[in-house]
Amino acid sequence: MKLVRALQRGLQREGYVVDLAVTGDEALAQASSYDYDAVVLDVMLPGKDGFAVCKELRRDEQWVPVLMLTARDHVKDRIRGLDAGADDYLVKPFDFGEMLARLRALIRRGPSERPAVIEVGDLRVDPAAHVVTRGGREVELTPREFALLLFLARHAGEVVPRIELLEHVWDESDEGSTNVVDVYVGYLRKKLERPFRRRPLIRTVRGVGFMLEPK
Amino acid sequence: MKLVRALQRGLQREGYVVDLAVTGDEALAQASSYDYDAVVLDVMLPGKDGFAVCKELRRDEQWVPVLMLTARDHVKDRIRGLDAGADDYLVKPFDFGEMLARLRALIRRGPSERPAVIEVGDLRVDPAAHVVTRGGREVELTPREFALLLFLARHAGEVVPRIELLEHVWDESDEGSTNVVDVYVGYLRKKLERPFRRRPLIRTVRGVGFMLEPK
DNA sequence: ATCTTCTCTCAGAGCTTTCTCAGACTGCGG
DNA sequence: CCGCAGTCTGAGAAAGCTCTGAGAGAAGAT
Repeated sequence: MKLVRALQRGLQREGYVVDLAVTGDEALAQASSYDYDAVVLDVMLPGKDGFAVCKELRRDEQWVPVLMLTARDHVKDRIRGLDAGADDYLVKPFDFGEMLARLRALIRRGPSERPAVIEVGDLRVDPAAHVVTRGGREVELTPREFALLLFLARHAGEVVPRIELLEHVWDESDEGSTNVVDVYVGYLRKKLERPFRRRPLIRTVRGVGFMLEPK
Repeated sequence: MKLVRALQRGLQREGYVVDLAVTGDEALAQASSYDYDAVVLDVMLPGKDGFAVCKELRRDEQWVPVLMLTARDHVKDRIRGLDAGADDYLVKPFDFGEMLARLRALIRRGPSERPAVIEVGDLRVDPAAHVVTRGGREVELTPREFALLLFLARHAGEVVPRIELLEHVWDESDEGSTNVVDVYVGYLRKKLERPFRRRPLIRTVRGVGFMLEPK
């Protein structure tokens, strides 16, 4: 409650017009009755929690960008959020400047006519069912693999820098001294490319990151 | 009686047209003779209680959204309500604003053409009769098992996170330190899979939750 | 009161997932 | 063509997750 007021003031100072909702149902009612540029959604909400709110928004075909605030830093929460249809994430406590940056990015991207299921070429990623298929054949992924693929799929055709993957899929901000991303891209390739022997799915962009090939 | 008048006045102030019923039978008669947008149903009713009313409505194929008001916040009541076919819940005493929000949500969703009986592949779940069959053979479930199966069946094809099951079937919000869900999924499997030796019915999605296989 | 049924906890076995590390490999600038 | 930074890969340790059987306690039936 204190946080939400602080956020409101901060955002207003930045020139945003901000409406507040205190419960999940309130949020839902407001979000569906007015055309917002973006929604900042705390997962900890009395009544319906943030996940439920987001899910329902998406079910109602509302594609307003959603930035989720979560206290816990668990893969589980992150996946739940992504499944629910959130666009981005922030783990409390966070830096206000960072939030602004992400919000700007989301608003710039605008509401995407995003179907619940993402299709890229013969690849299908279904967040709700948590199922991935290629050419109709189901591929089993671990939670982390799934989160990574989902993120790449949502940015298909864009090069996603390693650091961004670390931040969004792993919640780490220091790039140094880990090559998890590489390892997991390797896993994805092993499961999604080798058995299919097709044109590579994930392209390495040397010095930058990775890109899911569009189409 | 005082409550019901207050509600009527409040709702009217919001622009709703409100009809009142004081007994269960009255409610039933009115609900089936006129096409309401929603029904607010107190479980404590002279004559037929709210559960019975709701059940009968559903048996008559009336899918008007039902918001239940219950004084007690017991798992039992919640399960009974879900069994009876209520769409949402409110525990007394409640905030009028919250009720409005929920009502709005229900009305927005509209009367769901929800069949009283849910069929998923060769599985049939009949909430009204509280009967489960697979391939025509009846399977006996305990109340809790039934509630769990029903919830999964209503979300067939979607992964339902463990925590969501805890919240909706058990009324718990802290995931830590219990594995009831797992145990009960085990029970369901023992009763619904082993004797039938078919393709598994409930899939485990590691790190997330469970999913009832669609079709 | 006794018996049965139901719910839930607990703890251990077995398996999966995650991540690090080290060495092999690769593409690019010189 | 060489060297180097960047990338890939397999092995393996540690942590984590899921399942299961046993059993305690509560609720309900007889």
